[in-house]
Amino acid sequence: MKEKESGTLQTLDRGLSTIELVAQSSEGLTVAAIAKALGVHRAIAYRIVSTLETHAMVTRSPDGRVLLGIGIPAIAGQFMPQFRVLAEAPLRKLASDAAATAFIAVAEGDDCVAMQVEEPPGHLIRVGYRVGSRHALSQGAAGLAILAARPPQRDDPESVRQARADGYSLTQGQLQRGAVGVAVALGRTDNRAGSPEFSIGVVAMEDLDIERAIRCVKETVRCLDGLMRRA
Amino acid sequence: MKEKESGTLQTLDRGLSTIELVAQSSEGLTVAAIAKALGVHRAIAYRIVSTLETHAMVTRSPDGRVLLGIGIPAIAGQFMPQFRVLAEAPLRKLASDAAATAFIAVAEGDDCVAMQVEEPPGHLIRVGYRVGSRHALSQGAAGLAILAARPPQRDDPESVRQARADGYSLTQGQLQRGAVGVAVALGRTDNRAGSPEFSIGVVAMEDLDIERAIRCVKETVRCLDGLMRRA
DNA sequence: AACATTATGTGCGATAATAGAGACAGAGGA
DNA sequence: TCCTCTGTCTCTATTATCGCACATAATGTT
Repeated sequence: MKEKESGTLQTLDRGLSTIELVAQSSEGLTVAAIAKALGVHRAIAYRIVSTLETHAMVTRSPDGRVLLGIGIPAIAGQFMPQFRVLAEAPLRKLASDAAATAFIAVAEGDDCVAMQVEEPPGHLIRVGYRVGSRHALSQGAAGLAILAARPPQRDDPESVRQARADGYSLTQGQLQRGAVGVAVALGRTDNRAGSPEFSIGVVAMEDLDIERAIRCVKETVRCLDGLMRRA
Repeated sequence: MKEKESGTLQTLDRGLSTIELVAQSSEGLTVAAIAKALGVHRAIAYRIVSTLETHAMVTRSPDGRVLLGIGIPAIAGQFMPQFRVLAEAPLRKLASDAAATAFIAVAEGDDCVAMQVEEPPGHLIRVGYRVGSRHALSQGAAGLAILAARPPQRDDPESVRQARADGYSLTQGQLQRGAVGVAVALGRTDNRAGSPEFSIGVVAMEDLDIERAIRCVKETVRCLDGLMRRA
């Protein structure tokens, strides 16, 4: 049946599974449905839901269905700052290795926002990329990488198709004259709706060693994916 | 000690507390610190963290500290759609009671975005408010209500101070000529960084019964707060 | 309307999972 | 070197969990 991993707690495991189940349902689940999905007795599901409720991880709609609670976004709001901490070292390494300004960008609506930037040491002239700056997803390597990571659309522009085929996006002068950008999307393929879409990459002047940069960026993606995965 | 609520699961409770602890820490916690905070043996904390890890609720940084994992935002992405479901009925009631277009708006950066709109039944002429439309937080009742709910700032404009003092925001013609808007912020005072900021309100033509609208909006806020709370 | 049927929520013992403690090996740090 | 901290393992008493059964509410059917 279930290969129960050693050293894990059954009750907590079920509780977390419940949160995931509720999250995946679009309109909430009844307690009975949760019990069935978990393969446990209804009474157990009630206790699980009660406990989740006291932590505001779920709420119950007036008709009894279980929905995600306000505690979820409250916790999620802290994810980004912590992700920064985790990403700082690899990003700094990337900047150093590729000798270029390294960044992590995140999709926000139809925009692409620079979330974190590390500049390479020892270069007096460097390409700036301000944290918080936004531009259209369809412009610049960072946004293209994110678009390319999404499932193919009928009306994808050539630049997105290209990036998808290559496994990286490469733009020259799209956001700034004389700047070259390389980026790769970060994150899993199981892109359930709503999970944030990141890309990671570098920008530099035209003297960027592109081959090397691509290698470095991909390496960093592997590294960060590994840090997040560890499942 | 702790008033242990009956019908809740200790193990799950501790696991959720652990998530909250980790979320509140800015740079992650060691397992030992978690154990101490929970008042349990280290071995227990390890088991809890292991279980959370298998669900990607937390990750471990290379130096061993526990950070929020990628599973958190993945789940959080589903919060908004579910919140809509929950809010639909009260919002519809608000539109009907106040005889005006009711909305829920959410802060996104410095913008205010209309998240959900319900129009009153039986009115041929009504003020439209498109879902997804954005404007500055500082403009319009919806945004002002959110700003007023934040801790007071030195440079708050008069409109924000006014709204904070009144307990609601009221604007006339700010976003559209001849339109009147009333809004109240939704949500708790314990506004831990990162939790989304909502406001709820109505817009109508100048013939709006403002007193009545304020009452209806506040009533709806109480209703929704109750739906989310249930802690 | 009265009934049948299904769903929801809550006590109560038997059982099995967890708590808790101690011990141990390895990795750094002082 | 010693000391501290981490991560893992084993073991048993405890107690929290499980599943059953009952009470209640909501629904649908004749």
